[in-house]
Amino acid sequence: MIMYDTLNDMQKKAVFHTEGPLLVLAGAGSGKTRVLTHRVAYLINEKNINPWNILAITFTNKAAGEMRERVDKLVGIGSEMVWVSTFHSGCVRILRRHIDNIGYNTNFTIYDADDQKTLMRDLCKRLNVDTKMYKEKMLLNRISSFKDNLITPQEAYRRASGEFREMKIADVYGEYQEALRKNNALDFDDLIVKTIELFKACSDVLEYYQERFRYIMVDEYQDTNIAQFNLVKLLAGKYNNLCVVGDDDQSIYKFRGANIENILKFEETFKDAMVIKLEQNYRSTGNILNAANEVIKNNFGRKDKTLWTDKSNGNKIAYYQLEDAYGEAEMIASEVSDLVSKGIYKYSDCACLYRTNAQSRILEEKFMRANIPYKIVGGVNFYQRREIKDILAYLKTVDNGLDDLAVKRIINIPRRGIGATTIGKAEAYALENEMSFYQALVHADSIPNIKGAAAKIRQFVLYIEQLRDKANELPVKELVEEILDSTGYLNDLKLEETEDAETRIDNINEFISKCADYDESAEAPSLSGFLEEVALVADIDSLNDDSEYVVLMTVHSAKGLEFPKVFLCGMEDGLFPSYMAITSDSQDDLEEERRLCYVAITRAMESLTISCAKMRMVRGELQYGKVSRFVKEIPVKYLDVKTASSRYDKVRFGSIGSDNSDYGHAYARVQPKAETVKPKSNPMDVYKGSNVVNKKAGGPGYETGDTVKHIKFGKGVVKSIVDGGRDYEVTVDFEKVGVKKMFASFAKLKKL
DNA sequence: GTTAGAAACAATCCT
DNA sequence: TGTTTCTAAC
Repeated sequence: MIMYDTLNDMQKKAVFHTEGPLLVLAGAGSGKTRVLTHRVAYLINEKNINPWNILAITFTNKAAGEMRERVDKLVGIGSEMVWVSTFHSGCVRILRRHIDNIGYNTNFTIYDADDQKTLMRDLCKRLNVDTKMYKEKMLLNRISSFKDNLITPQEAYRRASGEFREMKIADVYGEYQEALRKNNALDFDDLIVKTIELFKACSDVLEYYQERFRYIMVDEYQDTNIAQFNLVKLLAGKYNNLCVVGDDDQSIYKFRGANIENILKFEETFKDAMVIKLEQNYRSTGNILNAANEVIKNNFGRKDKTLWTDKSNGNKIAYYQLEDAYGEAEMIASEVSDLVSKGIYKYSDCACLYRTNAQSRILEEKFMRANIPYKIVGGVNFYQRREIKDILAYLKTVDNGLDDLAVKRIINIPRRGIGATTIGKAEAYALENEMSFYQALVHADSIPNIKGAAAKIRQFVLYIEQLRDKANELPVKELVEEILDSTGYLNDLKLEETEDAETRIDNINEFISKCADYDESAEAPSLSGFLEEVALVADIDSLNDDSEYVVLMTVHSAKGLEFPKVFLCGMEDGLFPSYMAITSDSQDDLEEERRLCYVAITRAMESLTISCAKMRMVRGELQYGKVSRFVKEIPVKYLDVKTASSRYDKVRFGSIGSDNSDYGHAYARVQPKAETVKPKSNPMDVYKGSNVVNKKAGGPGYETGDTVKHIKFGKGVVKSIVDGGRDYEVTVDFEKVGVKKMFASFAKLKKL
């Protein structure tokens, strides 16, 4: 029993309560992972529960891996029998065994966002859906949210209740599902939905897993959607030993279907549920925690709780307002350098958090210049790069001939002289004869009007068949090398001799070593197994603790992590909280942003720096943001308002701020208004390299007082035009949106 | 059938 | 601003 003494009373209570439903409301940094792992250990060591009967579910592979590691340490022998996995990978594992019961083949492919989009595009073309009216992305979003809420195409159609647009969307949904089934493919949401469908269709399969998973634990429960909730409910249906751990204040995934009611109404759904609150925070110093509490208490409808700590107050939260995003990035880079050179922190102690991925670019630029090792999490996933997707498409074609998308992707890569026309004919033939695209290729000779292309197709089919033979004998790594070699893919890249090709080659080499890793570490390596692993990795999974770099990522990605030093940047209204949330008519959206801010602040253990910029380029338009309302919710007593030294605050754009009198609170105004500042003589500071903007000679084509039209903002009157050196800076008073400043060459204003 | 360059478009966040 | 899609010329 000794090892449980390190737990506090509430934690112990949660660990020892093993029978029946249990809700653990675990505030940020309150040791919930410790509770979960100790609970597993307690079940095994003290209650003699067979590890085989325990299931622990998380959301990311990284979290699952960490849990596994910690359980292994606590329990020792037998712990490997505990089933620890994410929702998605757990479902895949189940579906690979039983999905043939509901009309799929067990070697199904998993489609990522790109694949979905391609499929949808083809579908819309085939069905003559006007993609101006019904955008592919919109359709996919709607379908995804139907699935999150377990709404079938039939049900969606019923709910449309005669409304034309809704009926059309439901139609497309149905067709999309049919197309997936034909391709023997599942999208991400299907992994959950189809598992539920399987359980409902086959009671014996459900019973098997109910019997197996006598004790179920779910981490980050506030992130579950209705589908996941139902899945858990089904699994726990027999023994009812369900322990969920979560924090309603950290619910930040509404956009992907998370249903906060799952946690708020847990006690209603599961009668006689025990509820335990963990309110002692072990992570952050006092000032940081207090600031977080002050922010989150502005939300309504929370479960009542207040985090406390017995740590000292620590340092105040540093707060900077900079001129622009470049200044902000310079400030952060230079602070990091200082901290590291003084030996206060290591690079890996520091994280830089932001609201949107787009913000990473400037940070990256400044970090690179300052020679700071960094890693950006998120953005373009490794597995979404073109060259990697090409190789994967080959592997998928070899593995599952029914995956039309994969076949179409590579049929002409490298060039085999099989173009769009031929592909179209083969497609039509496949459709007519109800066969897969690949099967149509096999019957190339019967396809009408393709003339010479038939021979080329025959060659391609032959090549794929050869690869299939090899796939049975070769490990994945060698198969990949064979493909790269025999297609000449790698060679073609080498001949290019461009920088772009270099990075692609690097990526391919990295991919090859990932294949080798898989071949070595997997229990029973197979091509299907490899493709599955690849489909389910998230970017965050690749973070490892002992590498020496600063991590740059979105606040969403940072959930569940902690860092001694955190920089939280871009704290401006319109960015954080996002423009979407501010303009939304639902108060909920703003509350979700506030929870996100709470998550951000509570990532910091010892030191937090918050920053914002007065102006920022957003998609080529200069925007002026006020200090985030969330920053204003933090009482000044917790803040250390820094006056940015001039090195971060070069004035770059001529006279700025003349009519923007309100930049936020008084203490936020760290710089005198720059009305009188002359345009900087060296604008190359900002517009360097190829980013040179061409200013029109003689003037922008309109004058002060003219009425002009902007594509988005509509009509307005020109208030002033300032020659900013490289470009004209135009101030316009728009009828609808008020005064905006913009650069003439980006704004494309039309004189009326 | 392929390619480069122009035009159009884009509004978080992610397993 | 960066990225994707369209168009025209090879």
